[in-house]
Amino acid sequence: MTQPADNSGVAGMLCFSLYSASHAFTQLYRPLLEKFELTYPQYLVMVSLWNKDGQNVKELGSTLFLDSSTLSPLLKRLNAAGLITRTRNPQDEREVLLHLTEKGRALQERAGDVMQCIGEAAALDAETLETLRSTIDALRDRLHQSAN
Amino acid sequence: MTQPADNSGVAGMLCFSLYSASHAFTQLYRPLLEKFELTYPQYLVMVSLWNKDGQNVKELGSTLFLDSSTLSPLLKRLNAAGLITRTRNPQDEREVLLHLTEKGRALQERAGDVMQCIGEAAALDAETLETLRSTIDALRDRLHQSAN
DNA sequence: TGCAAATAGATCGCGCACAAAGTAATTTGT
DNA sequence: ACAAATTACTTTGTGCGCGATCTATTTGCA
Repeated sequence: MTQPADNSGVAGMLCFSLYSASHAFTQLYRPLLEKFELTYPQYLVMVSLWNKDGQNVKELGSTLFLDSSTLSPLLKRLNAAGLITRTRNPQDEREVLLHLTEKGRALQERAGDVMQCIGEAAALDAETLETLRSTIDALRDRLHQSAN
Repeated sequence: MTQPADNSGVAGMLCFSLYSASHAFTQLYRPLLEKFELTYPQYLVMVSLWNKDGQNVKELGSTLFLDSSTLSPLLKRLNAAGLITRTRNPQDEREVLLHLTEKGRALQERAGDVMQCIGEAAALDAETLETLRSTIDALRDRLHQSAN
C-alpha cells in the first residue's frame, strides 16, 4: 500500500494544505511586521538582503521564486521607505544592484523578536521542523521542474 | 538536541519553504486549469462545492481560510462564467447560498485529468504525502490559533 | 563592423488577499 | 416593543503575483 499507484487524491489535499498553511504564516507575520511597516513579501526580501547584500533583481528573484514584474514595484517601495538603494551596475547597465541602507541594516537587529515569536507559535522541535522543511523543499523543486 | 530551545531560525526557513512551495503548486496548476478558464483559487472553490453543494459564503470561507471580501468578487466571476448561482437564503436573507449549475457540475468530470497530473508531478508515495499533509495541517491550525 | 538575438528590468492589466468601512437582516437585552 | 449589538455579505483601497509586452543594454556571429 506504499505504491504510488494514484496520488491524485492525496496531492489534491496537499496543495490545499500548503495553500492554507502559507496564508496562516502570512497572517501570523502581519501584526508582527506592522510596527516595521513591512509586508510579508517585503520582509522576505529584506531577509534575503540581510543574508547577501548587493544582489541584483534576477538573483533575488531566483531565491524568492518571484519575477521582476512582482519585485520591481516592491523594491521601489522599499527604496521609498529608505531601506534599500537601487543602482545600475556600471559594468552592465542592464542590472539593478540592491544595497541595504544604514536604516535597512539597522532593522535586522529589531527583527529578531519577530523570528522568536514565529518559532514559539510553530511549537515543534527543531528536528521535526527541519524534516518538514526539507520534504517541502524537495517537493517544491520537483513541481518547479515539472512546470519547466 | 531535540529540545525546542530556539526554533526561530528553522521556523523562519520553514515559512519561506511553504511560501515558495505553495506558489510552485499554483504555477503547476495554472496551465492545467487554463482550458477550463479557471484560476487556482476559483478551482479550489469549485472543489469545495463539488464536495458540498449549497454552502453559504461564510461556510465556504472557513474551509478555504478566506474571508468574504476575497470571495465575493471571485464568486461573482464564477457566476458570470455560468458555473454557480448565488441566491439569498429565504430563511435568512443575510446569507448567500452557492449552488452548482449544470455546467458547474459537468466540469467535475473533465477536471479529473488535472488531479492526475498533479499526483504525477508530486511523485511521492501516498503515505509520505499523507504524512506531510497532516503535519502541515497541524502546524497551520496551531498558527491559526496563535493569530487568534 | 553591423545587426539580430539574448538578457535585465520596467510597465500594464487582471485577479487574488485582506483591512477597514459600509449596508442590510437578524438577534439580544431590557 | 424596540434600540443596540451581532451577523452576513459587499465595497473600497493597497499590495502582491504573474502573463504579456516594452525599453535599454549587451552579446553573438556572419
